[in-house]
Amino acid sequence: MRSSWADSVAAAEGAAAGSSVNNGNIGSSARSTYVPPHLRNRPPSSDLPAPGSSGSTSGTDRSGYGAPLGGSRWIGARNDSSRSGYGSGGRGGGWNSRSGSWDRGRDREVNPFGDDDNAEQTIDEEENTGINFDAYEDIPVETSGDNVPPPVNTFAEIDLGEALNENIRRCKYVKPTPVQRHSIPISLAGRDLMACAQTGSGKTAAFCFPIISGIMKDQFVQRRPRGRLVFPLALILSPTRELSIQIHEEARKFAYQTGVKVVVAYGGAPINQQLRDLERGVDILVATPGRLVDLLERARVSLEMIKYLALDEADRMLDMGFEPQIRKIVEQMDMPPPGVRQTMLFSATFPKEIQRLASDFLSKYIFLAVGRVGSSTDLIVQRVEFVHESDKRSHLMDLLHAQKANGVHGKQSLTLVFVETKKGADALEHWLYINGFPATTIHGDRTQQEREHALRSFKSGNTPILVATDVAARGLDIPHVAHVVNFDLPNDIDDYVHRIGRTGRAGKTGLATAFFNENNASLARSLAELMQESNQEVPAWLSRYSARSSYGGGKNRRSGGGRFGGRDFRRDSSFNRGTTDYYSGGSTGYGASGGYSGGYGPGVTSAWD
DNA sequence: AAAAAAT
Repeated sequence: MRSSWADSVAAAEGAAAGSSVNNGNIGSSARSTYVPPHLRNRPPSSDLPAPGSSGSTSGTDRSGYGAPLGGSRWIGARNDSSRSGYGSGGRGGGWNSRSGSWDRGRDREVNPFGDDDNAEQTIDEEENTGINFDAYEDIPVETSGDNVPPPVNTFAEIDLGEALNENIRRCKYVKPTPVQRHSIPISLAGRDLMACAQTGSGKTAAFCFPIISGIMKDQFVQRRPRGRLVFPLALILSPTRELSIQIHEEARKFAYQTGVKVVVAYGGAPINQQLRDLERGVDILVATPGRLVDLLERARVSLEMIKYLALDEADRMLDMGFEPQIRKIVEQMDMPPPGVRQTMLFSATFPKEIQRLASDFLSKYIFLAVGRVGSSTDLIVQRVEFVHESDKRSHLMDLLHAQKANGVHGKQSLTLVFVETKKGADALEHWLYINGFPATTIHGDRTQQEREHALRSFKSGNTPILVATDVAARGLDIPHVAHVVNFDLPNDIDDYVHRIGRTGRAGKTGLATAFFNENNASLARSLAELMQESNQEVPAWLSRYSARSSYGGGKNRRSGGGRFGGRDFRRDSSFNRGTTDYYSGGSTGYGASGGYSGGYGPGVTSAWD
């Protein structure tokens, strides 16, 4: 259902009871002023530039029933002085029709870049040089599925729209990362996607760009709220609150001045502000599962109009702890089914069993794997040291002292210490603190306020040591983490991959040290393999350990023997024997149809095997 | 066994 401009105005008037109708729907001159009905469907008058092409009367085009724009498919962002001179100039004007007038009472959009007008140059100049692309040359890529759209080499090749291009420029993204080069064309083509790409390689943008551009381009008219029930067009789920916050912050930058509204909802924080944010209008909802379920049950959010579903850290979202909640959200509420909506799953790791679960959510999807085994491999120097349980603290102390002595030039370098338990985190933090190391901690027993404060304090270098449980293992992008210490190793090699991925991001180098002892025997083999694949020096004692502890591949063995970070489970006979022809199409690089034909079955090496 | 995620 599409709502007309008039409907929107009426709704706003009703709800806002005579208050002003805010916003650029009417052109900037009308912002925050009441517009009499007889003037409402007029094209904006004086202060908007002439539309880029003839005949486009963006004022009336907006008015409803999704009439295509006369001139450009792109509804330009609000004309704004800060956009001067970039690209082909602001054509169009005004907002696209999704941002209906029930979006009332919001002041001018806050600039998420914090660089009002032309202060850009001075911000973070030397440290925000963006991604080190040389680090990503010659990265192995595997795609499979029907008719995979070819990758692109530049953002310019992709029709993302002017406003988004401007934001990409402001983010100082010069060219797409490998995962972006491949996944964005796939998503823009409307295809479902399961993507496996290294930590720190730009996955957030990879799913945000197509969503934002799609919402702008396709002119979905957002459904007007029914009472206080709102209808987002895109849903992005993530496994931790802090990750949702981070995705929201990034997405807001990408969506700046596009008219696409991004709202975040997560637990542990007062729900009222989140409800107010939702009432102001939402196109993209970023959420953690629990709070979203709450919102759905309160009938404050409907998934009926969802066009895009993205799961970040998708394998985590579908593991034992989360799967029921995710199924509820995706399958048992009012979300459109696969094939109607577009679904994108992203993670650095993707175990085959989880791929099988995930395939329930997808329709004729493309599998994409970029890079090796999750980690940024060569960029992270991995060390493993044999440390008895009782020696861990003093050993950590030695590391920290050495680091201090080495003297870090420039920005304070940060150390992230992973432990197994929440209590252990508190205990270690306290111990570090009384020993003169400024540390803080983040884990699930702390209040949300404490968690966010800890993260800020760490990021700012105020507390350069952060002791964390796995709540911080995935997705968090913390610049200047020079060292990740696995004080307690995780039980699962994939968790190790995510943890060490907190360093060595965006093409920068990092160090990861693990304390290994007899309690970690079950991890020995997969750890040794992972390190070998990443060209790391594997200590002889670890190799001996792994030889000893291996009887045929336990739970931690990567199926297929590890190596390359992801393989499409549809190509693995043990996962689809005799059943559905999951993998029926052609594939890039693998030619023939039908399973893993062409000699690329398990055990056969290819360039990146 | 642990961690995370709603109140």
